[in-house]
Amino acid sequence: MQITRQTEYAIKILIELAKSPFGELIPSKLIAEQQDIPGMFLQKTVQLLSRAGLVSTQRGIQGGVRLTVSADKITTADVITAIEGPLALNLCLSPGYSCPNMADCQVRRILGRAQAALLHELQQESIADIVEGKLAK
Amino acid sequence: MQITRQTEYAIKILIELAKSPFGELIPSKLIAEQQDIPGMFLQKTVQLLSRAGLVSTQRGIQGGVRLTVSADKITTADVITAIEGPLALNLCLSPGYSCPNMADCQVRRILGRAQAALLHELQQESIADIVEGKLAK
DNA sequence: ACCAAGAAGACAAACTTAGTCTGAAAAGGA
DNA sequence: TCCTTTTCAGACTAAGTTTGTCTTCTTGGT
Ligand code: SF4
Ligand code: SF4
Repeated sequence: MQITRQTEYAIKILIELAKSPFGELIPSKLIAEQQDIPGMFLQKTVQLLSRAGLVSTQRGIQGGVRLTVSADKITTADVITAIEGPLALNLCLSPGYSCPNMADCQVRRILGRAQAALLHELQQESIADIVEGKLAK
Repeated sequence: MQITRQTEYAIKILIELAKSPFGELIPSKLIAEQQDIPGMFLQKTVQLLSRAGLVSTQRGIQGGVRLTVSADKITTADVITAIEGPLALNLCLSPGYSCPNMADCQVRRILGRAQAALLHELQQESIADIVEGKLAK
């Protein structure tokens, strides 16, 4: 019932990118230092974010990572989905899984409600909000 | 980001118990058959519920498991806590963990909010509600 | 050509989960 | 008392997941 270390890294990466002007290229090595993330692992994480379309990368000298979506459009839910796949509180709540009881299972329904509540909150929270510290409602 | 198989078993166990009159002893073997849970594993799960005070057990012939708390007082949150320990969406949100950044970490705060939302929903949902099918709000 | 990045994937160590096995202990009945 | 049924406890194992590392390749700029 936890997000993975990698997901937290991903959030931090996006935060770090959001601190610079939109679209600026930041070398991953620099992010690694700033946020204290193992270098190679960070790169893998960046790739996942890249495949999810949240960032794009540039190779070669002066290369790096940059946001492709403005920070206020990226929600915590998006990040979790990009790294861990669709949010699912139970097997049967993840797409493509099938359980014989699925149709009328009360357990599934109740977990589905909890998941919806969680998802709703996660979708409220953008990276920009985190950077700007808009937390106390 | 999922509940464990064991936690789902635990919910099912409590549902099964809640179907009978309050306080009735049900042998674990019967629960195992009804809910299709591996016998030995079910027993370990019952023990966790027992230690959490949600059920009590009786050994020997005619022994079994019984609720000690009425089903409408047991929430999904209680069950998860009993099996997995306190709900924590991230390391630093679980009691006893300390991270140097904890004091002013924005990531932590935002995850804390999400966790609170989830917890709130889970605390609304009782075992009795599940059994009686009070799901559509 | 050369160098500074990222891309890709194989690999591995550590941890977690799910489940089994074995033996002990309790409760009740013959 | 002895036997059966049931839970209790813990060691054990197999499989899967997480969190990395290592190596090699590709790309882009100078
Ligand atoms: S039994 Fe219900 S909760 Fe469990 S996996 Fe099947 S549908 Fe989901
Ligand atoms: S850095 Fe922030 S979110 Fe991550 S563990 Fe520390 S306090 Fe928690």
